[in-house]
Amino acid sequence: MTPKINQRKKIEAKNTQDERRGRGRPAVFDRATALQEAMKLFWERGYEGTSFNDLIAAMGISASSFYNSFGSKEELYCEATHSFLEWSGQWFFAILNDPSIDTRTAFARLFEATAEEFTRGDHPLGCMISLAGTHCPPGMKNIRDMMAEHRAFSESAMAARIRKGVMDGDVAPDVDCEMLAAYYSAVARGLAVQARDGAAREKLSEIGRLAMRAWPMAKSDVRE
Amino acid sequence: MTPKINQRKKIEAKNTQDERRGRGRPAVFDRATALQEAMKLFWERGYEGTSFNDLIAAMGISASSFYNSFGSKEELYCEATHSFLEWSGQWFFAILNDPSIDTRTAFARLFEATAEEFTRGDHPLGCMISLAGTHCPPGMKNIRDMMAEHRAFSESAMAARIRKGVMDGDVAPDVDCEMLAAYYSAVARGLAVQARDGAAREKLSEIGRLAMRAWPMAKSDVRE
DNA sequence: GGATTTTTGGAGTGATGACACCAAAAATAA
DNA sequence: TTATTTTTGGTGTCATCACTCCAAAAATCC
Repeated sequence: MTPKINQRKKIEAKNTQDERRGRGRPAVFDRATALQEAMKLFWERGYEGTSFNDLIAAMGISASSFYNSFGSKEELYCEATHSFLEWSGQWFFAILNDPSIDTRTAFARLFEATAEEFTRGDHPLGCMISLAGTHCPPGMKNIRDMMAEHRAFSESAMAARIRKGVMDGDVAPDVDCEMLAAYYSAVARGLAVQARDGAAREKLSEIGRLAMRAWPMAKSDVRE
Repeated sequence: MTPKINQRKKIEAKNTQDERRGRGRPAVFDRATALQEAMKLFWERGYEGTSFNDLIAAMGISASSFYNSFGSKEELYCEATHSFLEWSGQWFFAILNDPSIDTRTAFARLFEATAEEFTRGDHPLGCMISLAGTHCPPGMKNIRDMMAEHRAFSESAMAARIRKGVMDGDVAPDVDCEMLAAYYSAVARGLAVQARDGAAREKLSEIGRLAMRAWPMAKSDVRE
């Protein structure tokens, strides 16, 4: 957990792959692919549940390559997390910020997409962030905090979208945007648990549809 | 993980405390209290995150007492889980089966109680079941399955309550009871994540209130 | 008090975890 | 080719984990 010596050396070695100094043997394995494999393992088993040996086996590299390229298990976990976020953020923000749909539709589509993404066969079920770090010993507080921050980030992105809806006029002005975002965030976490427990895609979709029934009446709906 | 010999001996020793044979030294520590302490630790840190040494320290017993009284870490976890369920099942089923309130009110009160129970100071935040065993290595599949079963159980209890509501006439007859239960189950899991991340009691309450807005129109509401 | 039965402290076990290090191999620039 | 730089396999290390065992202590019943 606590790096001792050679910290400088590791960092240098790690950066080397990006900014090669023109000499020396280049990497034999594909760093991005190895990272993807590590991500899937962490996603499936969590941080604690994934051992060093599991990782290097799945990544197809040796212990020293691991050490040279990724620094430590914890650093790799951070990288894998960011890799996941970059990937899931694509569909998440594409839908959330789609200018061609109103706020309510955006959230409805978000849950449709969530149901699909949480039950795909080409990667573990559910979400890598939603349930991570919720149980952890005192020594792993930094990981717990990191994951809580990621969760808070997506919740605040939802809140921002709802606030935009209020400005655009497609969300009632008296709506508590943060609270509505908290609610939909909670539903999304719940979907992650359901997915983990093997719920079918259609079940997740329907839960999302039910969750949308809590959407506040728009000003126009009230008037008409 | 795999007990080898002396299995018989352990079981006998374990039962001894309940059905004493009239001779020999009785237990020095309070088994129920020790179990409570173990429960809180598991609840806070999860199965993997709680070490043998953490356990015996918190329980105030020696390794051999642990071994004699509880068999193994896994058996203790099962016991702690059942202890939790017995305890949380009290308020859960008291509200769910309260004959003096209709179905919708029962669920609303369930979320009120959930918000309160998930944010109490005298035990860890959230729920011991909701998020447990969602990440685990292959060797812990039995624990994963056990927790998934517990989650499915509470979901089916909710479904049964809604079905009763349909029979009683306070829930619209065309409601998909299992799906509605799945939705509220998901919300409850989401509340557990929010609680873990430090959400205030009032925030959880409000999320529950929002979730109740998805409740299906009763027949009478539609008619009038 | 003595015999019996169980608990307890304390030391030990094999397995696994997460690194850490080094000498040899490999690939590039010159 | 040679010098240089980096990767890699293999081995070692230290801690922790979940148990395991045994002899001594303690509390009961007769």
